[in-house]
Amino acid sequence: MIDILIVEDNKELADVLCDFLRAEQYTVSIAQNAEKGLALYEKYGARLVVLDLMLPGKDGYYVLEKVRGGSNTPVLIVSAKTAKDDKLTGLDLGADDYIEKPYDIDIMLAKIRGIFKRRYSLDELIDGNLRINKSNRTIIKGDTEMEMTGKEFELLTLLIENRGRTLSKEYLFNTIWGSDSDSEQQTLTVHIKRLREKIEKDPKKPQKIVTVWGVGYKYL
Amino acid sequence: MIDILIVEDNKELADVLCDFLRAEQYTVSIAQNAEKGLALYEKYGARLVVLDLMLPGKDGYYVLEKVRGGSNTPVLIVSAKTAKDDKLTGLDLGADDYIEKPYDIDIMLAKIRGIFKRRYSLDELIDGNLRINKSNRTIIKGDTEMEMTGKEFELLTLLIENRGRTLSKEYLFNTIWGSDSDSEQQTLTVHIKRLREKIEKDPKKPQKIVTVWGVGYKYL
DNA sequence: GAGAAAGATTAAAAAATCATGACAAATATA
DNA sequence: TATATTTGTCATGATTTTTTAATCTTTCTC
Repeated sequence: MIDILIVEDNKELADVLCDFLRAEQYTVSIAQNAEKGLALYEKYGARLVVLDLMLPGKDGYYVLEKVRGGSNTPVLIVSAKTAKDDKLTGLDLGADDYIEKPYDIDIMLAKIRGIFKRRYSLDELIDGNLRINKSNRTIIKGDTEMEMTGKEFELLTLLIENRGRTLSKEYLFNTIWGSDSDSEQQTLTVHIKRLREKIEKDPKKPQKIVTVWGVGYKYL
Repeated sequence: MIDILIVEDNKELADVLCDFLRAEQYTVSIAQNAEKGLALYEKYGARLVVLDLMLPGKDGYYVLEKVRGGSNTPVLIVSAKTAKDDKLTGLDLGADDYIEKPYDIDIMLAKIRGIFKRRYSLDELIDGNLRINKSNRTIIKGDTEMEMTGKEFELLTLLIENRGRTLSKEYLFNTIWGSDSDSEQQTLTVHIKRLREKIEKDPKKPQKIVTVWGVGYKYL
Protein backbone atom coordinates (compact mmCIF):
# COMPACT_ATOMS: atom_id res chain seq x y z
CA MET A 1 0.00 0.00 0.00
CA ILE A 2 1.34 3.35 -1.10
CA ASP A 3 0.75 6.26 1.27
CA ILE A 4 0.32 8.89 -1.38
CA LEU A 5 -0.24 8.47 -5.08
CA ILE A 6 0.39 11.64 -7.06
CA VAL A 7 -1.27 11.76 -10.47
CA GLU A 8 0.23 14.77 -12.17
CA ASP A 9 1.65 15.35 -15.63
CA ASN A 10 3.95 18.18 -14.61
CA LYS A 11 6.90 16.08 -13.60
CA GLU A 12 8.83 18.86 -11.93
CA LEU A 13 5.94 19.88 -9.74
CA ALA A 14 5.25 16.30 -8.79
CA ASP A 15 8.88 15.71 -7.92
CA VAL A 16 9.04 18.68 -5.60
CA LEU A 17 5.93 17.60 -3.75
CA CYS A 18 7.19 14.06 -3.64
CA ASP A 19 10.43 15.17 -2.02
CA PHE A 20 8.64 17.10 0.68
CA LEU A 21 6.31 14.23 1.39
CA ARG A 22 9.06 11.67 1.55
CA ALA A 23 10.85 13.93 4.00
CA GLU A 24 7.79 13.48 6.19
CA GLN A 25 8.08 9.72 5.90
CA TYR A 26 5.24 9.10 3.54
CA THR A 27 5.77 6.55 0.82
CA VAL A 28 5.00 8.24 -2.47
CA SER A 29 4.48 7.18 -6.07
CA ILE A 30 4.01 9.38 -9.10
CA ALA A 31 1.98 8.67 -12.23
CA GLN A 32 2.04 11.05 -15.16
CA ASN A 33 -1.31 10.22 -16.65
CA ALA A 34 -4.67 8.80 -15.75
CA GLU A 35 -4.06 5.28 -17.01
CA LYS A 36 -0.79 4.87 -15.19
CA GLY A 37 -2.32 6.34 -12.08
CA LEU A 38 -5.18 3.90 -12.09
CA ALA A 39 -2.86 1.01 -12.81
CA LEU A 40 -0.73 1.88 -9.79
CA TYR A 41 -3.80 2.41 -7.70
CA GLU A 42 -5.26 -0.91 -8.61
CA LYS A 43 -2.03 -2.76 -8.17
CA TYR A 44 -0.87 -1.35 -4.87
CA GLY A 45 -3.70 0.68 -3.41
CA ALA A 46 -3.11 4.07 -1.85
CA ARG A 47 -4.06 5.87 1.30
CA LEU A 48 -4.44 9.18 -0.49
CA VAL A 49 -4.59 10.15 -4.15
CA VAL A 50 -3.40 13.64 -5.06
CA LEU A 51 -5.04 14.17 -8.39
CA ASP A 52 -4.49 16.79 -11.05
CA LEU A 53 -7.67 17.29 -13.01
CA MET A 54 -6.00 18.48 -16.20
CA LEU A 55 -4.20 15.52 -17.64
CA PRO A 56 -3.24 14.58 -21.17
CA GLY A 57 -5.50 11.87 -22.55
CA LYS A 58 -8.11 10.77 -20.07
CA ASP A 59 -8.60 13.50 -17.50
CA GLY A 60 -8.69 13.49 -13.76
CA TYR A 61 -12.41 12.92 -13.45
CA TYR A 62 -11.89 9.53 -14.96
CA VAL A 63 -9.51 8.61 -12.18
CA LEU A 64 -11.68 10.21 -9.54
CA GLU A 65 -14.71 8.22 -10.55
CA LYS A 66 -12.86 4.95 -10.62
CA VAL A 67 -11.15 5.53 -7.32
CA ARG A 68 -14.20 6.74 -5.49
CA GLY A 69 -16.44 4.24 -7.19
CA GLY A 70 -14.61 1.32 -5.71
CA SER A 71 -13.38 2.59 -2.37
CA ASN A 72 -13.39 5.27 0.25
CA THR A 73 -9.85 6.31 -0.53
CA PRO A 74 -9.52 10.05 0.01
CA VAL A 75 -8.74 12.15 -3.02
CA LEU A 76 -7.23 15.61 -3.00
CA ILE A 77 -7.86 17.44 -6.21
CA VAL A 78 -5.33 19.80 -7.73
CA SER A 79 -6.80 22.05 -10.34
CA ALA A 80 -5.51 24.83 -12.50
CA LYS A 81 -9.02 25.65 -13.53
CA THR A 82 -10.65 28.26 -11.39
CA ALA A 83 -14.14 27.90 -12.72
CA LYS A 84 -16.55 27.26 -9.90
CA ASP A 85 -18.15 24.35 -11.72
CA ASP A 86 -15.00 22.33 -11.64
CA LYS A 87 -14.66 22.63 -7.93
CA LEU A 88 -18.23 21.62 -7.50
CA THR A 89 -18.01 18.59 -9.69
CA GLY A 90 -14.91 17.42 -7.89
CA LEU A 91 -16.43 17.84 -4.48
CA ASP A 92 -19.67 16.23 -5.54
CA LEU A 93 -17.85 13.23 -6.88
CA GLY A 94 -16.50 12.72 -3.43
CA ALA A 95 -13.12 14.39 -3.47
CA ASP A 96 -12.05 15.24 0.04
CA ASP A 97 -10.61 18.60 -0.78
CA TYR A 98 -9.22 20.61 -3.60
CA ILE A 99 -6.41 23.07 -4.00
CA GLU A 100 -5.76 25.46 -6.81
CA LYS A 101 -2.63 25.63 -8.87
CA PRO A 102 -0.28 27.22 -8.30
CA TYR A 103 -0.38 26.12 -4.72
CA ASP A 104 1.73 26.98 -1.75
CA ILE A 105 3.65 23.91 -0.70
CA ASP A 106 3.06 24.56 2.98
CA ILE A 107 -0.67 24.68 2.54
CA MET A 108 -0.55 21.57 0.42
CA LEU A 109 1.38 19.74 3.11
CA ALA A 110 -1.00 20.96 5.80
CA LYS A 111 -3.97 19.70 3.81
CA ILE A 112 -2.35 16.34 3.32
CA ARG A 113 -1.44 16.05 6.98
CA GLY A 114 -5.01 17.00 7.82
CA ILE A 115 -6.49 14.32 5.60
CA PHE A 116 -4.25 11.69 7.07
CA LYS A 117 -4.98 12.83 10.57
CA ARG A 118 -8.72 12.81 10.07
CA ARG A 119 -8.92 9.71 8.00
CA TYR A 120 -6.45 7.45 9.60
CA SER A 121 -6.41 9.24 12.94
CA LEU A 122 -2.73 8.93 12.78
CA ASP A 123 -1.77 8.79 16.31
CA GLU A 124 1.74 8.56 14.96
CA LEU A 125 5.16 8.64 16.39
CA ILE A 126 7.79 9.26 13.81
CA ASP A 127 11.51 9.09 14.04
CA GLY A 128 13.43 9.22 10.78
CA ASN A 129 13.65 5.48 10.79
CA LEU A 130 10.37 4.24 12.15
CA ARG A 131 6.73 5.17 12.04
CA ILE A 132 4.65 3.95 14.92
CA ASN A 133 0.92 4.08 14.69
CA LYS A 134 -0.58 3.44 18.05
CA SER A 135 -4.18 3.09 16.97
CA ASN A 136 -3.37 0.67 14.20
CA ARG A 137 -0.69 -0.90 16.31
CA THR A 138 1.66 -0.96 13.39
CA ILE A 139 5.31 -0.17 13.06
CA ILE A 140 6.62 0.71 9.67
CA LYS A 141 10.29 0.74 8.82
CA GLY A 142 10.99 2.23 5.42
CA ASP A 143 7.97 0.96 3.62
CA THR A 144 7.48 -2.42 5.17
CA GLU A 145 5.42 -3.20 8.18
CA MET A 146 7.15 -5.00 10.99
CA GLU A 147 5.66 -7.70 13.12
CA MET A 148 5.77 -6.79 16.78
CA THR A 149 4.47 -8.70 19.74
CA GLY A 150 2.52 -6.89 22.44
CA LYS A 151 5.38 -6.40 24.86
CA GLU A 152 7.75 -5.38 22.09
CA PHE A 153 5.30 -2.81 20.86
CA GLU A 154 4.80 -1.32 24.30
CA LEU A 155 8.48 -1.23 25.03
CA LEU A 156 9.46 0.38 21.77
CA THR A 157 6.70 2.93 22.04
CA LEU A 158 7.71 3.86 25.54
CA LEU A 159 11.33 4.28 24.51
CA ILE A 160 10.52 6.39 21.48
CA GLU A 161 8.10 8.57 23.40
CA ASN A 162 11.03 9.42 25.60
CA ARG A 163 13.50 9.68 22.80
CA GLY A 164 16.94 10.79 23.95
CA ARG A 165 16.11 10.34 27.59
CA THR A 166 17.56 7.48 29.56
CA LEU A 167 14.94 5.27 31.16
CA SER A 168 15.97 3.11 34.05
CA LYS A 169 15.34 -0.59 33.94
CA GLU A 170 13.11 -0.24 36.96
CA TYR A 171 11.02 2.38 35.25
CA LEU A 172 10.71 0.42 32.05
CA PHE A 173 9.83 -2.70 33.90
CA ASN A 174 7.33 -1.12 36.26
CA THR A 175 5.65 0.80 33.47
CA ILE A 176 5.15 -2.16 31.23
CA TRP A 177 4.93 -5.11 33.56
CA GLY A 178 3.61 -3.29 36.60
CA SER A 179 5.45 -3.06 39.87
CA ASP A 180 3.57 -6.01 41.24
CA SER A 181 4.64 -8.31 38.48
CA ASP A 182 6.07 -11.67 39.33
CA SER A 183 8.45 -11.67 36.41
CA GLU A 184 12.12 -11.02 36.75
CA GLN A 185 13.65 -7.86 35.40
CA GLN A 186 15.85 -10.15 33.42
CA THR A 187 13.05 -10.59 30.96
CA LEU A 188 13.46 -6.96 29.99
CA THR A 189 16.90 -7.53 28.52
CA VAL A 190 15.55 -10.38 26.48
CA HIS A 191 12.89 -8.14 25.04
CA ILE A 192 15.43 -5.43 24.34
CA LYS A 193 17.46 -7.95 22.49
CA ARG A 194 14.54 -9.01 20.32
CA LEU A 195 13.65 -5.41 19.60
CA ARG A 196 17.18 -4.72 18.49
CA GLU A 197 17.07 -7.62 16.11
CA LYS A 198 14.01 -6.15 14.52
CA ILE A 199 14.92 -2.50 14.24
CA GLU A 200 18.69 -2.15 14.33
CA LYS A 201 20.77 -2.30 11.19
CA ASP A 202 23.41 -4.24 13.03
CA PRO A 203 21.91 -5.65 16.20
CA LYS A 204 25.38 -6.35 17.52
CA LYS A 205 26.12 -2.64 17.50
CA PRO A 206 22.88 -0.95 18.48
CA GLN A 207 22.59 2.61 17.21
CA LYS A 208 18.99 3.20 18.22
CA ILE A 209 18.35 1.37 21.45
CA VAL A 210 21.44 2.19 23.42
CA THR A 211 22.49 0.67 26.71
CA VAL A 212 23.26 3.11 29.50
CA TRP A 213 25.43 1.10 31.79
CA GLY A 214 24.16 0.56 35.28
CA VAL A 215 20.99 2.49 34.55
CA GLY A 216 18.88 1.36 31.65
CA TYR A 217 18.31 2.20 28.02
CA LYS A 218 17.63 5.13 25.79
CA TYR A 219 16.37 5.54 22.26
CA LEU A 220 18.34 7.78 19.95
CA MET B 1 -27.68 16.68 18.43
CA ILE B 2 -27.59 19.63 16.07
CA ASP B 3 -26.59 18.84 12.50
CA ILE B 4 -24.79 22.08 11.85
CA LEU B 5 -23.70 24.71 14.33
CA ILE B 6 -22.85 28.04 12.72
CA VAL B 7 -20.62 30.29 14.78
CA GLU B 8 -20.70 33.61 13.00
CA ASP B 9 -21.17 37.18 14.19
CA ASN B 10 -22.53 38.48 10.91
CA LYS B 11 -26.15 37.68 11.52
CA GLU B 12 -27.32 38.30 7.99
CA LEU B 13 -24.72 36.02 6.47
CA ALA B 14 -25.46 33.31 9.00
CA ASP B 15 -29.18 33.51 8.33
CA VAL B 16 -28.75 33.11 4.59
CA LEU B 17 -26.61 30.05 5.04
CA CYS B 18 -28.97 28.72 7.64
CA ASP B 19 -31.91 29.00 5.25
CA PHE B 20 -30.13 27.12 2.53
CA LEU B 21 -29.09 24.41 4.91
CA ARG B 22 -32.51 24.01 6.41
CA ALA B 23 -33.87 23.69 2.90
CA GLU B 24 -31.62 20.63 2.64
CA GLN B 25 -33.11 19.20 5.80
CA TYR B 26 -30.24 19.87 8.12
CA THR B 27 -31.04 21.08 11.60
CA VAL B 28 -29.10 24.28 12.16
CA SER B 29 -28.26 26.51 15.10
CA ILE B 30 -26.53 29.86 15.05
CA ALA B 31 -24.30 31.37 17.71
CA GLN B 32 -23.01 34.89 17.37
CA ASN B 33 -19.91 34.58 19.46
CA ALA B 34 -17.44 32.02 20.73
CA GLU B 35 -18.93 31.56 24.18
CA LYS B 36 -22.45 31.00 22.94
CA GLY B 37 -21.13 28.67 20.29
CA LEU B 38 -19.29 26.56 22.79
CA ALA B 39 -22.23 26.55 25.14
CA LEU B 40 -24.50 25.23 22.40
CA TYR B 41 -21.89 22.73 21.35
CA GLU B 42 -21.43 21.42 24.83
CA LYS B 43 -25.12 21.27 25.55
CA TYR B 44 -26.38 19.66 22.36
CA GLY B 45 -23.39 18.49 20.41
CA ALA B 46 -23.10 19.03 16.67
CA ARG B 47 -22.25 16.98 13.66
CA LEU B 48 -20.47 19.87 11.98
CA VAL B 49 -19.31 23.26 13.21
CA VAL B 50 -19.07 26.06 10.65
CA LEU B 51 -16.76 28.46 12.34
CA ASP B 52 -15.89 32.06 11.57
CA LEU B 53 -12.42 32.84 12.81
CA MET B 54 -12.97 36.55 13.32
CA LEU B 55 -15.34 36.91 16.19
CA PRO B 56 -15.89 39.66 18.75
CA GLY B 57 -14.41 38.72 22.12
CA LYS B 58 -12.78 35.30 22.12
CA ASP B 59 -11.95 34.34 18.55
CA GLY B 60 -12.60 31.24 16.52
CA TYR B 61 -9.40 29.48 17.46
CA TYR B 62 -10.70 29.26 20.97
CA VAL B 63 -13.74 27.36 19.78
CA LEU B 64 -11.72 25.24 17.39
CA GLU B 65 -9.37 24.10 20.10
CA LYS B 66 -12.14 23.21 22.47
CA VAL B 67 -14.16 21.36 19.86
CA ARG B 68 -11.29 19.43 18.38
CA GLY B 69 -9.69 18.86 21.72
CA GLY B 70 -12.47 16.64 22.92
CA SER B 71 -13.88 15.09 19.80
CA ASN B 72 -13.59 14.32 16.14
CA THR B 73 -16.39 16.67 15.24
CA PRO B 74 -15.61 18.15 11.84
CA VAL B 75 -15.03 21.88 11.69
CA LEU B 76 -15.28 24.01 8.59
CA ILE B 77 -13.47 27.29 8.99
CA VAL B 78 -14.75 30.49 7.45
CA SER B 79 -12.14 33.19 7.31
CA ALA B 80 -12.03 36.70 6.01
CA LYS B 81 -8.33 36.81 6.57
CA THR B 82 -6.35 35.75 3.57
CA ALA B 83 -3.01 35.47 5.22
CA LYS B 84 -1.53 32.06 4.58
CA ASP B 85 -0.70 31.60 8.24
CA ASP B 86 -4.31 31.64 9.30
CA LYS B 87 -5.22 28.84 6.99
CA LEU B 88 -2.32 26.84 8.20
CA THR B 89 -3.12 27.25 11.85
CA GLY B 90 -6.70 26.24 11.25
CA LEU B 91 -5.79 23.17 9.29
CA ASP B 92 -3.13 22.18 11.77
CA LEU B 93 -5.58 22.43 14.62
CA GLY B 94 -7.62 19.83 12.87
CA ALA B 95 -10.17 21.80 10.91
CA ASP B 96 -11.57 19.73 8.08
CA ASP B 97 -11.60 22.49 5.56
CA TYR B 98 -11.66 26.22 5.22
CA ILE B 99 -13.36 28.66 2.93
CA GLU B 100 -12.64 32.31 2.41
CA LYS B 101 -15.08 35.14 2.88
CA PRO B 102 -16.85 36.21 0.84
CA TYR B 103 -17.78 32.75 -0.25
CA ASP B 104 -20.01 31.45 -2.97
CA ILE B 105 -23.00 29.79 -1.39
CA ASP B 106 -22.94 26.87 -3.83
CA ILE B 107 -19.38 26.04 -3.00
CA MET B 108 -20.12 26.34 0.67
CA LEU B 109 -23.02 23.94 0.33
CA ALA B 110 -20.95 21.50 -1.68
CA LYS B 111 -18.28 21.52 0.98
CA ILE B 112 -20.81 20.87 3.68
CA ARG B 113 -22.46 18.08 1.72
CA GLY B 114 -19.03 16.61 1.14
CA ILE B 115 -18.15 16.63 4.80
CA PHE B 116 -21.42 14.98 5.71
CA LYS B 117 -21.08 12.45 2.98
CA ARG B 118 -17.59 11.47 3.94
CA ARG B 119 -18.14 11.54 7.62
CA TYR B 120 -21.60 10.28 8.23
CA SER B 121 -23.49 8.90 5.32
CA LEU B 122 -21.27 5.95 4.91
CA ASP B 123 -24.27 4.06 3.82
CA GLU B 124 -22.22 2.09 1.40
CA LEU B 125 -18.96 0.75 2.63
CA ILE B 126 -16.72 -0.46 -0.08
CA ASP B 127 -13.39 -2.17 0.01
CA GLY B 128 -12.21 -3.56 -3.30
CA ASN B 129 -13.47 -6.95 -2.26
CA LEU B 130 -16.76 -6.32 -0.51
CA ARG B 131 -19.61 -3.91 -0.84
CA ILE B 132 -21.66 -3.37 2.25
CA ASN B 133 -24.96 -1.63 2.16
CA LYS B 134 -25.98 -0.72 5.65
CA SER B 135 -29.55 0.21 4.91
CA ASN B 136 -30.53 -3.05 3.27
CA ARG B 137 -28.01 -4.99 5.29
CA THR B 138 -26.56 -6.70 2.29
CA ILE B 139 -23.01 -7.68 1.58
CA ILE B 140 -21.90 -8.27 -1.95
CA LYS B 141 -18.70 -10.04 -2.81
CA GLY B 142 -17.80 -9.81 -6.47
CA ASP B 143 -21.28 -9.97 -7.91
CA THR B 144 -22.95 -12.37 -5.57
CA GLU B 145 -24.75 -11.45 -2.43
CA MET B 146 -23.62 -13.17 0.71
CA GLU B 147 -25.78 -14.46 3.47
CA MET B 148 -24.87 -12.85 6.77
CA THR B 149 -26.48 -13.26 10.10
CA GLY B 150 -27.17 -10.20 12.22
CA LYS B 151 -24.16 -10.47 14.46
CA GLU B 152 -21.88 -11.26 11.56
CA PHE B 153 -23.11 -8.22 9.71
CA GLU B 154 -22.56 -5.93 12.67
CA LEU B 155 -19.13 -7.30 13.35
CA LEU B 156 -17.95 -7.07 9.78
CA THR B 157 -19.34 -3.57 9.40
CA LEU B 158 -17.64 -2.39 12.54
CA LEU B 159 -14.34 -3.83 11.42
CA ILE B 160 -14.54 -2.35 7.95
CA GLU B 161 -15.57 1.06 9.23
CA ASN B 162 -12.31 1.04 11.11
CA ARG B 163 -10.30 -0.52 8.36
CA GLY B 164 -6.64 -0.77 9.20
CA ARG B 165 -7.16 0.09 12.81
CA THR B 166 -6.81 -2.53 15.47
CA LEU B 167 -9.94 -2.92 17.53
CA SER B 168 -9.59 -4.57 20.91
CA LYS B 169 -11.69 -7.55 21.76
CA GLU B 170 -13.24 -5.55 24.57
CA TYR B 171 -14.25 -2.77 22.22
CA LEU B 172 -15.68 -5.14 19.66
CA PHE B 173 -17.54 -7.05 22.26
CA ASN B 174 -18.91 -4.06 24.11
CA THR B 175 -19.94 -2.33 20.93
CA ILE B 176 -21.85 -5.26 19.54
CA TRP B 177 -23.01 -7.19 22.54
CA GLY B 178 -23.08 -4.33 25.02
CA SER B 179 -20.90 -4.10 28.07
CA ASP B 180 -23.62 -5.57 30.23
CA SER B 181 -23.99 -8.67 28.14
CA ASP B 182 -23.94 -12.04 29.78
CA SER B 183 -22.15 -13.68 26.92
CA GLU B 184 -18.53 -14.57 27.11
CA GLN B 185 -15.95 -12.72 25.08
CA GLN B 186 -15.07 -16.13 23.83
CA THR B 187 -18.11 -15.97 21.59
CA LEU B 188 -16.41 -13.20 19.66
CA THR B 189 -13.69 -15.50 18.43
CA VAL B 190 -16.31 -17.93 17.26
CA HIS B 191 -18.01 -15.22 15.24
CA ILE B 192 -14.70 -14.12 13.81
CA LYS B 193 -14.14 -17.65 12.71
CA ARG B 194 -17.52 -17.83 11.01
CA LEU B 195 -16.94 -14.52 9.28
CA ARG B 196 -13.60 -15.69 8.01
CA GLU B 197 -15.18 -18.73 6.49
CA LYS B 198 -17.48 -16.49 4.54
CA ILE B 199 -15.17 -13.78 3.32
CA GLU B 200 -11.64 -15.11 3.32
CA LYS B 201 -10.19 -16.88 0.32
CA ASP B 202 -8.39 -19.27 2.61
CA PRO B 203 -9.98 -19.09 6.05
CA LYS B 204 -6.97 -20.88 7.50
CA LYS B 205 -4.77 -17.98 6.47
CA PRO B 206 -6.86 -14.88 6.93
CA GLN B 207 -5.79 -11.94 4.78
CA LYS B 208 -8.65 -9.63 5.61
CA ILE B 209 -9.61 -10.17 9.21
CA VAL B 210 -6.28 -10.32 10.90
CA THR B 211 -5.74 -11.12 14.55
CA VAL B 212 -3.55 -8.79 16.53
CA TRP B 213 -2.19 -10.94 19.26
CA GLY B 214 -3.15 -10.03 22.76
CA VAL B 215 -5.27 -7.15 21.54
CA GLY B 216 -7.97 -7.91 19.05
CA TYR B 217 -8.56 -7.85 15.33
CA LYS B 218 -8.21 -5.54 12.39
CA TYR B 219 -9.58 -5.51 8.89
CA LEU B 220 -7.13 -4.96 6.05
C1' DG C 1 45.04 -7.57 33.61
C1' DA C 2 42.11 -10.11 37.11
C1' DG C 3 37.89 -10.28 39.12
C1' DA C 4 33.28 -8.75 39.75
C1' DA C 5 29.14 -6.94 38.15
C1' DA C 6 26.04 -5.85 34.47
C1' DG C 7 24.31 -6.92 30.23
C1' DA C 8 23.72 -10.05 25.99
C1' DT C 9 22.61 -14.31 24.07
C1' DT C 10 20.53 -18.72 23.49
C1' DA C 11 17.43 -22.37 23.83
C1' DA C 12 13.83 -24.41 25.91
C1' DA C 13 9.97 -24.45 29.26
C1' DA C 14 5.86 -22.20 30.63
C1' DA C 15 2.04 -19.37 30.03
C1' DA C 16 -1.20 -16.95 27.48
C1' DT C 17 -4.08 -16.57 23.69
C1' DC C 18 -6.47 -18.18 19.68
C1' DA C 19 -8.77 -21.49 16.42
C1' DT C 20 -11.73 -25.08 15.87
C1' DG C 21 -15.45 -28.43 15.96
C1' DA C 22 -19.28 -30.30 18.17
C1' DC C 23 -23.16 -29.45 20.51
C1' DA C 24 -26.69 -26.93 23.30
C1' DA C 25 -29.59 -23.02 23.84
C1' DA C 26 -32.11 -19.36 22.10
C1' DT C 27 -34.53 -17.26 18.59
C1' DA C 28 -36.92 -16.78 14.41
C1' DT C 29 -39.78 -18.91 10.80
C1' DA C 30 -43.05 -21.84 8.76
C1' DT D 1 -45.95 -26.64 17.53
C1' DA D 2 -42.39 -28.18 14.65
C1' DT D 3 -38.47 -26.80 12.11
C1' DA D 4 -34.76 -24.17 10.78
C1' DT D 5 -31.53 -20.75 11.74
C1' DT D 6 -28.73 -18.20 14.59
C1' DT D 7 -26.14 -17.61 18.65
C1' DG D 8 -23.60 -19.08 22.66
C1' DT D 9 -20.81 -22.52 25.37
C1' DC D 10 -17.33 -25.63 26.11
C1' DA D 11 -13.38 -28.73 25.58
C1' DT D 12 -9.39 -29.55 23.02
C1' DG D 13 -5.46 -28.78 20.39
C1' DA D 14 -2.47 -25.50 18.09
C1' DT D 15 0.10 -21.40 17.97
C1' DT D 16 2.40 -17.46 19.64
C1' DT D 17 4.36 -14.92 23.17
C1' DT D 18 6.69 -14.51 27.40
C1' DT D 19 9.59 -16.06 30.93
C1' DT D 20 13.22 -18.63 32.88
C1' DA D 21 17.68 -20.22 33.43
C1' DA D 22 22.20 -21.27 32.02
C1' DT D 23 26.11 -19.43 29.68
C1' DC D 24 28.82 -16.11 27.32
C1' DT D 25 30.49 -11.31 26.65
C1' DT D 26 31.39 -6.67 27.82
C1' DT D 27 32.42 -3.07 30.98
C1' DC D 28 34.07 -1.27 35.12
C1' DT D 29 37.14 -1.15 39.24
C1' DC D 30 41.13 -1.95 41.56
